[in-house]
Order: sequence, then structure tokens, then C-alpha cells
Amino acid sequence: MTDSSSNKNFLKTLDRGLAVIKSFDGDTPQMTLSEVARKNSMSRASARRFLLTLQSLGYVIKVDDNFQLTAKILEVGHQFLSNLNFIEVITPFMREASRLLYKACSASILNETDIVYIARIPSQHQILSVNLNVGSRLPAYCTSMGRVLLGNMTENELDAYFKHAELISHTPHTITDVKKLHKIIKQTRIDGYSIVNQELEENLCSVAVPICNQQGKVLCAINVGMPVGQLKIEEVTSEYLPVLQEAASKAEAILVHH
Amino acid sequence: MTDSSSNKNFLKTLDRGLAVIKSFDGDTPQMTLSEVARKNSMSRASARRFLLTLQSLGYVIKVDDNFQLTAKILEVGHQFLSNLNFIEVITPFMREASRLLYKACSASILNETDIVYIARIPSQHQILSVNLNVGSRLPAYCTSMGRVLLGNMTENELDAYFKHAELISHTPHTITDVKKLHKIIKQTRIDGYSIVNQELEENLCSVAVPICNQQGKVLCAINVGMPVGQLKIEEVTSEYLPVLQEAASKAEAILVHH
DNA sequence: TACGAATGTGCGCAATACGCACATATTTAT
DNA sequence: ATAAATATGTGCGTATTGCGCACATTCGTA
Repeated sequence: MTDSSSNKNFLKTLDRGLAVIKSFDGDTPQMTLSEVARKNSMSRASARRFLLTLQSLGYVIKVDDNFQLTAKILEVGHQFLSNLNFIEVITPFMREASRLLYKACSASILNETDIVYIARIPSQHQILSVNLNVGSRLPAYCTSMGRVLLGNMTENELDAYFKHAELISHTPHTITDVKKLHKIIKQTRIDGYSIVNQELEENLCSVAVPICNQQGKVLCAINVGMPVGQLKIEEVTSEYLPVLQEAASKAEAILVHH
Repeated sequence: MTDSSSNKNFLKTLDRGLAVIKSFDGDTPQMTLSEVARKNSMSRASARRFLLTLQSLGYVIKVDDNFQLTAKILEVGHQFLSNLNFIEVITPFMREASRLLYKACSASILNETDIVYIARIPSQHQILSVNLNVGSRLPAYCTSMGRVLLGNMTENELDAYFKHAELISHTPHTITDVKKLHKIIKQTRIDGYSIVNQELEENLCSVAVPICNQQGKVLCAINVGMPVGQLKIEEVTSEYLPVLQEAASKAEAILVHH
């Protein structure tokens, strides 16, 4: 919840209500009334009113004294995805890349300082570790797709990005030096792809390329990820990248007509 | 927006705010301030306050005098999906079924009177017609997955369903007679699958099966859809259904350990 | 049974959100 | 170019919405 109480045009009840919805997260998928109140730093009476409103609207149900979200909550964001017309164009090609590489293939766009997953083709076998869904967010600066998308920014935009981004070392390999990152992103722009090795999570490597529309505007980035022990970085460049680039090219050929 | 103004525990501002978010739909993905006000039957001053709040929270941006949703809005529903732990178990098998059948494969659950899509493996080629995403909703009574899920209901629950469901003829083939539907759903329960032919959309046929967990509880339904002209219903039963059932069985074998 | 914890409820009122009128900016028509 | 129409921005008085409090009720535990 944000502190904008001095702004007469800021609707505090809406802010608090959305915060209540978002407080049903991975740590607390289900909560009692009191837990909602505590987690959202509000009185029990207020929490109750928010929950009863959300229940009345169908977004929340109560199961054995615990409130939890319903599928109806997907309505709130669903239309955003539906408005991204290119998704249905790129997914068959992502699927083909996934098949050839035996890896999950994902697409994302930039939002604030994160990448947001907008499509995902699961791999043929069990997921290794990360549980990523449409809507999942990861920091842009240390992910392959993020770097591809940042590579599409102007210098001013990139400066603004680093003003806001919180550069955390997720692993011993994470690069958090702004100068280094600037250089890497500049190189990414030149290369037209990005390989990130163990910067977000140990033992995980990924390679990403952009997908552009007719005007050359980057619509999104797509990537595949893999465990590091499986192969060497040179193999990523020689075996994985061309498949991904081919998928992007084929998608782009169709997007030209859109 | 619902009319619950007589209820002291109903927070009208939250209701209105969520309605504003949802008004950014397929018909109006972008809107001016005045269009938002008109579409939501509220004053311009109110609309402005809602939009400025959502903008301040990052859920909406303004591009050339038009407001539109940002990817951040996916945060609101994202956690619901993440809380469905079985999705990452079933998607590799859905993917295999999709590969074998050369069709998109989807999973859904019931919410109110609709099915809601919770996972989707796109087909290898261009989508035929329907643009379905995670979060998309379709009426349960005339969809194969819906019938499978309704087949899992008690008689009381099914009666309650038909009290609320709006039975619309989407095509000349749509069955809207409650007695007939009861019979069909009962048969679906016995069969363990459902084939729906041109009841939601002309020339589209689909077959669905349930996926159950260890306790026999139905977690979701999965389906594949196809154009009718491609094959006969008997072929659906003999060629498509077994593949889908195998995918479900394999997923269930793993879910036993969850 | 008594006590503690959790939730439900009514109510006075604090403060939040409202709409109105006017101001400003932009677009359209003459 | 000017006037009119349309869209948006702003300040403010106040209607009404949402608040927290105190008490009531329910449920679980010792």
C-alpha cells in the first residue's frame, strides 16, 4: 500500500482493496480474517469489509474460515493479455523452438524495472526448479530477456531504468555494477541476443532474442533456459541461439502483415 | 458494478475501481477520461480520480490522451494461478497430447457458471478462430470441459448451477433444455469424458476428460478442439479421446505423490 | 466450566470521495 | 482567423462512505 494520502485524487479505499487482493500471495494463499488484517496493517473491521466486498463480487471465497482467491480474479488482468494480439502469432514458433531444444520457451515484456511473462511453452518434462507463470515478474537487469529488452532503450531511458532498479546480487555471479551493466546491454543491442549465466539463479543459464514488428519496434523477448552443467556457453551460442533466432524470424515474417 | 449500496459492509469505491479496471476490455482496450466516465456511468471527476489512482499505482498508463492497462495489472490475478500447484505437473502431458493430436490443448476449472482457462498449450500452427488465453471464460453447459466438470457435481449442486446459468443458444446446435442437459451431464459422469459438437461455435468440436487427484477430487478438465469438417465424431472417440485419457492418467500418476 | 482467541455487529463520526462550477486546453467548424 | 464545441484539470463545500470502537457472539482449548 502506497502513502499518497496527501493527494486528493488518490482513492485510498481502492489502493487498500487492491493491496488486500495482492496479499493473497505464495506465502499466504489462504488467510483468516485476522491474518488479512495483520498482513495488511488494518483493523479487523476494515479487513472484514474488504473481504466481504470481494466475496460479494465473487473474487474471494471462504473455505473453512479461510479466505482465498477464486478464478474470477483472473478477469481483472485477463484483458491485458487478450489485448496483446501478437501472442497468438508467436506461440506456435515458440512451441517449435521448445520442441527442438527440449526446453521451456517463454516470452516477456518490460514493466517498470521487471520483465513480466506473457506466454510460456512448458518443457516436455518436469519443470526443473522455477515456477513461472504468465504474470510472473523477474528483475530485468540480470535476466536474458530483460537485457534484450533493455537493449532496446535509449540512453536516457536506460539511465532512468538504473535510477529505479534495485540491483540485488541473487547469486555470486550477479553483475550489479551499473557501468558494467551499461556495457553489457550496449553489447546486447549490437549482438541482437543475450546470454545470462547463473546471475539470477545458480546453475541456470538462459538465452534470449527480441521479436520485432514491421516498424522495428521490439514487441517482446523470447528465451529458453537450461541447467548449466548440461553444456557449455559455446554450445548455447552455436546450438540454442540459432533455433531461437529462427523462431523469432518466422514470427516476425507473419507480424509484418499485422 | 453491483448494487449493494444497502449493505454497510460493501465498499463501493473498491467495487467501482475494479469495474473501471475491467472496463478496459476487448472493445475498449484504450480509453480517454471521458470514455471511461461514460462507460462506467460515473462523473468525469470520479473517473479521473479512479484513473489517477490506478496510474499512480502503476496499473494504468496514459499514452496520447488514452489510458490503457499495464502488465502490472497481471499481478492482481497472477498469484491465483501460482497457487494452483498441479498446473506445472499436468502441462508436460498436455503438451504431449497436443503434439500427438496436432491440436491446442487446454485446461480449465469451474468458476460460477463458467469454465475458466488455467493453462493452454497452443497448437503447432496458426490458431483457427477462438482467441483463448489463461483467464478466458466460457459457459460450462455447452463446452466439453464444462460438462466434464459439471459431471463431478452432486445433484443439488447441479440444480443450483442451472438456477444461475443463462442458457443461450450460441449455435443452432446448442442444447439449452435443462432436462436434456441433466441427462447429458449424467451420462458424461458415467462415460468419464465429454464430446461437444458445434454447440458453442459452428464447425468446432471438442473432447474433454477430467484430471483427478489422489482422493478422486477433480482438479480440472483438459480438452482438445478441432474443426468438424476434419473428421467424424467416431474418430474423435477412437483417435482423440484415448490420447487425452492417457495424458490425464499420466498426470494423475504423478499427482498421486502430491 | 472458564478463558482466550476469533469473528460478527451496531453506531457515532472522522475522513474520504463526491459532484459542481469554473478554468484551461485542444480540436473542430465556419 | 475566430468562435464554438469538446475534453480535461482544479478547488471546494459537503454528502456519504468507510472508519474504529465497544460490545456481543462463537469457537477452540485447557
